[in-house]
Amino acid sequence: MKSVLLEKSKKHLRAQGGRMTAQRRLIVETLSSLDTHPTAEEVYRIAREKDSTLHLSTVYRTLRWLEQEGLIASRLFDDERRQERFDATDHNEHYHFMCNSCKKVIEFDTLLVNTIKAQFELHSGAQVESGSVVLYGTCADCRKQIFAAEQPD
Amino acid sequence: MKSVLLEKSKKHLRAQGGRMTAQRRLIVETLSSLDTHPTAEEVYRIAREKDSTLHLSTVYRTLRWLEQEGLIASRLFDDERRQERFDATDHNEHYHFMCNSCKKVIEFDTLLVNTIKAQFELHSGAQVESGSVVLYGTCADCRKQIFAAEQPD
DNA sequence: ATTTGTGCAAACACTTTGCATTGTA
DNA sequence: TACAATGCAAAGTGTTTGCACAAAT
Repeated sequence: MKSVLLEKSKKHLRAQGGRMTAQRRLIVETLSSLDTHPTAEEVYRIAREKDSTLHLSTVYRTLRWLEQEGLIASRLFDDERRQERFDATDHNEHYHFMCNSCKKVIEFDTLLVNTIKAQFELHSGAQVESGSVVLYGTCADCRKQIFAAEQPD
Repeated sequence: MKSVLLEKSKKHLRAQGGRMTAQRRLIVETLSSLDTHPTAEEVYRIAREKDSTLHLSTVYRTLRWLEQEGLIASRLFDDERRQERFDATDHNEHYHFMCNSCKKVIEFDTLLVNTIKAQFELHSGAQVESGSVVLYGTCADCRKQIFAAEQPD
């Protein structure tokens, strides 16, 4: 159960005279044990099962630090205006689908975004540095459930 | 200075027994006079020049109503976590570029998003209902300025 | 005359911050 | 031992809501 994120965090901490505390370890391990895109609250709730003295502000501070270090990313989805989700994925640019019904986030990749960027640059004279794509809809699982619920017997 | 949005608003109000108040008219006119994607605060600030008794909560209520009616859309951009921007554009799905330096929002269109959607659907079994694309970078104007600043004389 | 909409102030939800204390290096 | 990090509580920020009053139909 060794985590790439944990190792990277240690390295970054060492490089800047930071300290690897029990809380940071717990938060990082919790985050990398989840393959979802959890909110700070979700990380907090799960981590607290192992250390009930952990405080939400520590979770925020740690997530924010990880973000600044470029080790995780934070994202907002349209239907959750207030609440950020944290993305521990270590591969670089990728895109997201969010299920309107179960709120699951699925990552995907496509080369077409590069084409979109190039087209826009050509058109506008702008220089594009990054891009975000979020698709919304109903995931396969939820479609199945909905279908099952619609069938009489 | 007649506004399509105002006409539509009137129609929707009529259809549901709502009332066209001075405030609603002012907010709608302010919004459609701007070709930017203003925040609620920006709408409020500008509208208040014409009616200093207008209250921010009324602006929110009106914007929210317009959104529910499908007459405007609200969006969040990555670098403005908390604050929504409102988009009075009346053509349907379109995409955005935001300049990292002047925060200007430029709309654009592309057919490639449909391909991305179709690819993802095929792949995942999900059904995609909508999609958002936001590119970030430096707009043509800002690039020019930066270039000029870099030249010696 | 109704009954919707507004101003206002207070509540909300998520996130951040200040400070005394704890714990790592 | 020094000083970074935590717990806690309080503040902050953008947005929403309840209610008494005002105004549109």
